[in-house]
Amino acid sequence: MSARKKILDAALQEMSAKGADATSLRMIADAVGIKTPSIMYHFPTKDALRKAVLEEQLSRWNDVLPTLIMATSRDGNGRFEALTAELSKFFLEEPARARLIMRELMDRPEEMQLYLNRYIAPWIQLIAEQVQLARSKGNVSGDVDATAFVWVMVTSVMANAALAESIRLEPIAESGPTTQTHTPRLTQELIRMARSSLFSSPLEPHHSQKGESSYHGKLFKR
Amino acid sequence: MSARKKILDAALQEMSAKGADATSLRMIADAVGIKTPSIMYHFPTKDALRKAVLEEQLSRWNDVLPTLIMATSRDGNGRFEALTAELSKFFLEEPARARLIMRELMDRPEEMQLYLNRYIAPWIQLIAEQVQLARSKGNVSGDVDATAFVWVMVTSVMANAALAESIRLEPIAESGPTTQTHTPRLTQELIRMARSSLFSSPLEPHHSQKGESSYHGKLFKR
DNA sequence: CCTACCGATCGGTAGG
DNA sequence: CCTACCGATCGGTAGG
Repeated sequence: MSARKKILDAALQEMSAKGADATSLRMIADAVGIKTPSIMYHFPTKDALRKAVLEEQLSRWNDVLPTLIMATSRDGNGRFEALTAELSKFFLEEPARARLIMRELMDRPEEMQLYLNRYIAPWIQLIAEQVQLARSKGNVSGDVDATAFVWVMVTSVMANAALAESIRLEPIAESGPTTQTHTPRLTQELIRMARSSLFSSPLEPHHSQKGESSYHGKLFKR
Repeated sequence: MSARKKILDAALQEMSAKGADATSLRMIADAVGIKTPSIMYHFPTKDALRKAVLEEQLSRWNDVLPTLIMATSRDGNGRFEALTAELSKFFLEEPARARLIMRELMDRPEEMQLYLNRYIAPWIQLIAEQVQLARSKGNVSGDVDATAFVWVMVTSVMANAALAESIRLEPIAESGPTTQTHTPRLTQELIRMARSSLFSSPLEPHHSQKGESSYHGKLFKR
């Protein structure tokens, strides 16, 4: 593996664990087994290294994109469930990825706007259009905000992966043989929610009982 | 306002913006209008200040707890929608709160385990029991994992609030008069999802079409 | 609450 | 890729 790649990998781990601004070049150099000036040969500044790490991870969206588009454009009821499942796989296979992106979104919101627009927003819109299409066909509840739905699922799955090490629920003792590589409970529930929250015409009408529905209006009056 | 409180407030803002480890005492001192040694008079170390800020925010859960318990123990269909709405209010009224907790969960997972167990886990379990009760009455879908559901909603609402400044969707041009203080779209959708994802017996059966359901098994085999 | 100061560590450079 | 070194900033202390 090239020295550059080794540095990128170590930087991803360190920066995702403590945040880029709280990670020193020395920590990264130690992890690789070199001295800090050697890092400067491959990357002109610390900030350039941070950006390289970030852009490498963001560009990985392209790996899941085909699967994602294919799954959601296909017909059938499981397709938006598949969206959440694939998304979970993408983040859980490298938890440092989820943490890094979450951190950068909080550390540098303005800079991340640009990256979101370039790497992520376009295909979120594409998938949202699939949801919208299903909605117009009546396969999906009419009060779903398609674009907001996809964004919520992405951020929720990402946050879930980022916090996976901090929030651990014990697996439920279930009947049947032990499944070795089990999907974590939070992820499993998130996938279930994605599916069931899209179903059209739920049993209860939207405005259910007198005056106790619709918190939207009275919520933020303070 | 006491000097101590001024320091705590400034520290919350700075630490939530850049992370505690990337925030210097000088940044906090400047925000308050004092010098760094003056901070050390009120807090013995930087770490003690960080813990004081964190514990102050975590203890605020007690403010919403009564409302939360009351809303979810009440009967009616809007109660779990109310859970999400109240939770959103709690985090959105002070976005720094959501960011700080998200960051600490990533920075110091082991330390946060203790705080979660002390401040949050008990009443999450309490609300989960309400969901479980509604489930056994048939008011809530049978395949809901009650505990996981509440945790997912808490983390999702928190992440949504933490990223509110980075991810902005334009409000949808809707009929009717302009609502001045509108609930953001992502939050609105999150509330809708909480409600609709709990409904029992959705139109489609769980295992819908031949072989394309249940991603749980085949998801993580790689 | 301040000034003055401490050793340690930071990102980065010079020169090889 | 290294050693040697730079000025700046870090958390924290002494003393008032």
